[in-house]
Amino acid sequence: MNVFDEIALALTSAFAALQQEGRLDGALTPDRFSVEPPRDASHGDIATNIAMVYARDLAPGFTSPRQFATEIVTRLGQHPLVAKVDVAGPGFINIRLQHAALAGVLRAALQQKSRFGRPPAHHQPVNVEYVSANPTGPMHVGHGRGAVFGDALAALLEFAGARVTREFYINDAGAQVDVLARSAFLRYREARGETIGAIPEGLYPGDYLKAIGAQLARDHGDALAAMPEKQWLPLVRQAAIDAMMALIRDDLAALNIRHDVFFSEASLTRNASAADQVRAAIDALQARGLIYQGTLPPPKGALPDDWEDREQTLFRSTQFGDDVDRALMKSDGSYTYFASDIAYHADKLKRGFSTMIDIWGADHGGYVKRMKAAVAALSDGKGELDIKLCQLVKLMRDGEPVKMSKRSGEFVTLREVVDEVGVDAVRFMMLFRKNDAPLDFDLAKVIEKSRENPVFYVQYAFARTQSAFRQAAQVFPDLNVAPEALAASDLDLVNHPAELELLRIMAQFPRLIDQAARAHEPHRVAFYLHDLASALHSHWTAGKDMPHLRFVNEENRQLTQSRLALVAGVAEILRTGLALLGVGAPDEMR
RNA sequence: GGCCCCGUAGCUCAGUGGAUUAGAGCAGCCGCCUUCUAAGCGGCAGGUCGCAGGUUCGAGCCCUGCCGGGGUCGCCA
Repeated sequence: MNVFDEIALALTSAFAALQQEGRLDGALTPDRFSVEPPRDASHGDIATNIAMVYARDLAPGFTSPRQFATEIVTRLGQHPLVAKVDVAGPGFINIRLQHAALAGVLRAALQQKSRFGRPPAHHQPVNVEYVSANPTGPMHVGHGRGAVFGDALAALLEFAGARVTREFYINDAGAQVDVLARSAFLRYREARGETIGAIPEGLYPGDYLKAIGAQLARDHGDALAAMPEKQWLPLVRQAAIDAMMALIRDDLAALNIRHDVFFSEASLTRNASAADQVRAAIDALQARGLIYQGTLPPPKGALPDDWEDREQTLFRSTQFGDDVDRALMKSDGSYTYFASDIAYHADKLKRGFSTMIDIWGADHGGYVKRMKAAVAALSDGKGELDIKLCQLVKLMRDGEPVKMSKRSGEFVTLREVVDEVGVDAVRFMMLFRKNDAPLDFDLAKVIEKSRENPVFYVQYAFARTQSAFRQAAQVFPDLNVAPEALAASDLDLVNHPAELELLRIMAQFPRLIDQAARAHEPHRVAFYLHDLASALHSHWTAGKDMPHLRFVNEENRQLTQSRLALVAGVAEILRTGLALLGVGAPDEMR
């Protein structure tokens, strides 16, 4: 039950009535107005700007937004959810809901439980691609942010009714996995007793490759050492990639993240049984006249050392808003990463995903335009690709930056952070910031048990709701607190201003879900939960000063049950919201 | 130099279908524990929403330019 949608519906029919009466341009569609909680609570529960938005489209002699608003108000006054309607300011319509409307929200929350807030399912297929790290080492904290963001976004979209596929693109085709293979080979020699000394510049120095070296030594004995590189490289490469992917999956599992599809970049060309999909994608663009042989102007900044003016295979991405056309073939004749990525997205389109979301690190921002251009070209403008960039994570401890050096191979891994502070803290903090804003992650702060730590603050609110039930069980051992019984209790008794405030915030949950899902912004859920938790804490403390406000009233069994209904409703939303973020809702914090 | 992101209270940040008096936390000051977890709550103070124009009846939000910070800049991924 979304009261905002209900009111919007009523406004739409008022709008249509005015059109029928010829007082409003009949060609208009009522899709530009807003129905939202007013900034100032004294303005009521819901405000709309409909009269102001359409004021200029009124029939002659009927032109003032306020006058228009008055017309709508008379029609809205009859609506069963509406208690009071006012015209304010330049033509705002402020609506106060019937108590029964708010009670209805609570009842719906109790009845629908974990489904409360869900819009009607639309079953649109959506592909969310996230993580997509090079399989060359353990995940670091920056990867973790993209991983958590993607996972929460996928859950949010699923909740909002989409059919979501969670996808991981394995970058197992470029030069970097060859470097990985050479690094692993070195560890193999080491494992067989050779002294390898310092890891040469350009190879991965991390200790995590020692295990692979040892495994290779066990599996192949001396055989690899006797081969020329050309022969051992593919063997070692595949073994190393498999081991790295196992490592990465493990890191993800530690964060409760799972993917439906792991898509190998190499499979686009190396899969012997399939045709070369990259070639096919380029051909598809060729058929649209979007491929040509040409030269590009040199880049504006510092010229690369090995720059040479060269004719190459280019995609006309500029026809779709990119700044320059983009190369698809390297000078050695192999495909560029971009070419593979075009084929990959062509594959997603072929699998029926007209809506795609890619989660990338902010350092790939320069790549966005060309990828969108490619999808527009491949789908003839029908495919929709949204690319969310996650900014850097700066690890802190008590306000001091944690030193990290990737070059030496000694960097703080995602796994280390998860092991230190726990899944809930990592996930919540990663989501308690807009994705395109940099994030300071303080290892000390996120495990603090204080209001300064939002993870704790929200979980504590949930724990308090459960505490109220434990308390109630002491006082009224036989009180029926099943959701159905609570939904059937007398909700008119939930009428104190502080209680109504909680109901109003609850009523906003369905709208919040809708907007967060549309905007692809799971952080809104985290902030909403913080607000709801705040209202709960506030009301809870009020019960300390004014015992008659407590949820559990020893002298009034019926009142207690009604108030427990409120508590249960809040708890239900907290639980649902936390679940969307992948964060636990503990019954107690002790 | 081009492109992208960011610039809101002393600090860290919310605020996208433009709108009625711009919000929260921290830090500062003043308060609240014999009773549902004070691991919490209330109050005070604090802002030319980077600057300048523009569109609009109305701009933190849209457009242009500038300033400041970050990212990125044929074949890396």
